[in-house]
Amino acid sequence: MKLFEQQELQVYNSLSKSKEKFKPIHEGAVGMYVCGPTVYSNVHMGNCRTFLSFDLVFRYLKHLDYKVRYVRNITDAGHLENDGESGDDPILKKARIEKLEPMEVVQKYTVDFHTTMAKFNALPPSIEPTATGHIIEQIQIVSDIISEGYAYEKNGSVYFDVIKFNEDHTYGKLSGRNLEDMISNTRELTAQSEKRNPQDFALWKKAEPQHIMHWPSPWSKGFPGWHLECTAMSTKYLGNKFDIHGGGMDLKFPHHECEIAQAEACNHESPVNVWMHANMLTLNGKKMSKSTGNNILPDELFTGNNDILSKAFSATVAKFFMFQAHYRSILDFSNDALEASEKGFNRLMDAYRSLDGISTSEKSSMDISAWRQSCYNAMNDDFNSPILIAQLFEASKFINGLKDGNETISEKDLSILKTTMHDFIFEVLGLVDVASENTGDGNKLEAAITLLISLREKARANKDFATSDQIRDQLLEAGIQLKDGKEGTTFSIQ
RNA sequence: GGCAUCAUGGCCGAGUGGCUAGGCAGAGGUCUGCAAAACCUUCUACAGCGGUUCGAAUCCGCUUGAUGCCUCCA
Repeated sequence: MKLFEQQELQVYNSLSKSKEKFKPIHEGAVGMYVCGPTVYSNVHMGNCRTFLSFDLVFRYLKHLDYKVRYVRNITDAGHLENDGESGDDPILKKARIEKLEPMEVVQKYTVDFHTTMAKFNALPPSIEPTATGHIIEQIQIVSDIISEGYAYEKNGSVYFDVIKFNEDHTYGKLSGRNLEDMISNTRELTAQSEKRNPQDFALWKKAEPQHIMHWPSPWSKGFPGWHLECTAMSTKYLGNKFDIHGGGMDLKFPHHECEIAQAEACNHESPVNVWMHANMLTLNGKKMSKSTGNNILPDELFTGNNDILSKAFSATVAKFFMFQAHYRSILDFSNDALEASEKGFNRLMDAYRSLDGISTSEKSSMDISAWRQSCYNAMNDDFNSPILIAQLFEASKFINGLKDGNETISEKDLSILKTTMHDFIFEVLGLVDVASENTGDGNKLEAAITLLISLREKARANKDFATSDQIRDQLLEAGIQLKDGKEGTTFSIQ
């Protein structure tokens, strides 16, 4: 029996604004598309939060035994900073600044993105298509939309006719906007726009002479509109209708709204069952952003080389911090919050590691099966990782009680406890036990510390506290903490 | 200006009608040669004002404040 048959997953759908029972179109298989980064600069922590949120979704779906096809694109064709004629393409801009070929810019930051995601122990998606690799598919969609009568050409550019579309469809249903309001509230001053009305958006843009990334098309030598690539790549790899489409909250409008319009215009059906939006990571109470500079980069976090934090934090601690908040809540990035998370994370890892030394009894003093289900209940409730983590801390408390002999556990329950802790910490949350990783040649280090512990025991027996305290304090300075318990001394590496 | 979201204890952050988050920090205790760790106890809050209800942090209204989107953005 597959796990998903035993667990009822509820997912919040941005489209219906409510939690819905998750039921994939094809039983046992899930198609998920997530809008990836535009690769014209290093991804910052805010970008990472979104991708880690969906990594959690991916991991949990897989854990539930779903076969998941996870498609996350790379936007490697730049898009104009404003929809007018004077817009700038960030990739071209960056290429000028760094004196690189545009595709060199793209390559450089794609590699950075992959490296960063690997540091966060995020799983690679099943397919990672690029916009420039799907120009033909995008041109085809533009043709289809024109044939359907929802787009028009002007001077070699093609625009989506939102008003026409809205006559027999609903534009704005995802973001809760209505077209009449939008039109009446427009303070549009761009008089010489080619668009019939300001709500229209570009499907194809004719390239200006200085625009060096361009492709031939029936309308002009040009480049595709921003919203088109996601429609092309999601439907190509997942079909005209698929289960989950995710992305950052800031993409809800206009990007995802336009994706819906494009897909409905040419495929006559709504493309996505469940729309998921991950909320923003803020810094100083404001959204992290590439353009405003209000951001912190992953490497600045890992090295401690930044003005925001008092010290360096590991990728896994940063991830743990983010998962202590729900993916749909705004989360503010701060030193205090990270420090608190780091301490909590270390405590959780200590408890997990001490599972190996637990001895069993006849009966358990905690209902392990009920606890295990409560972990699933947390994740089943729209991937509520903070509740899951709270449950892991409940288990930690129990494990510590076992260690101190205040609690008991049966052999069978211990096995369930170990498996469940392992699955949720490492498989679902995708955390990494940094301390044990640091001791790759851990046996040697462990032998050395064990020796020091026994020397300290001898000193203590002889009441030579100067020596015993020196061993304890100097090890602590080196980041190794000795812990005296009833069963003897153990240690943990910070 | 329009649309939307949010406001929880010292800090971070769950929770959506009656029962409980959790982490960090603080206080007291057990343990210890002294500590640390661990354990136990404790501090018990829901922006303000009204309304609905037997009962509201949770529903409704208003006020205040903050944020996001409306232009590239995770």
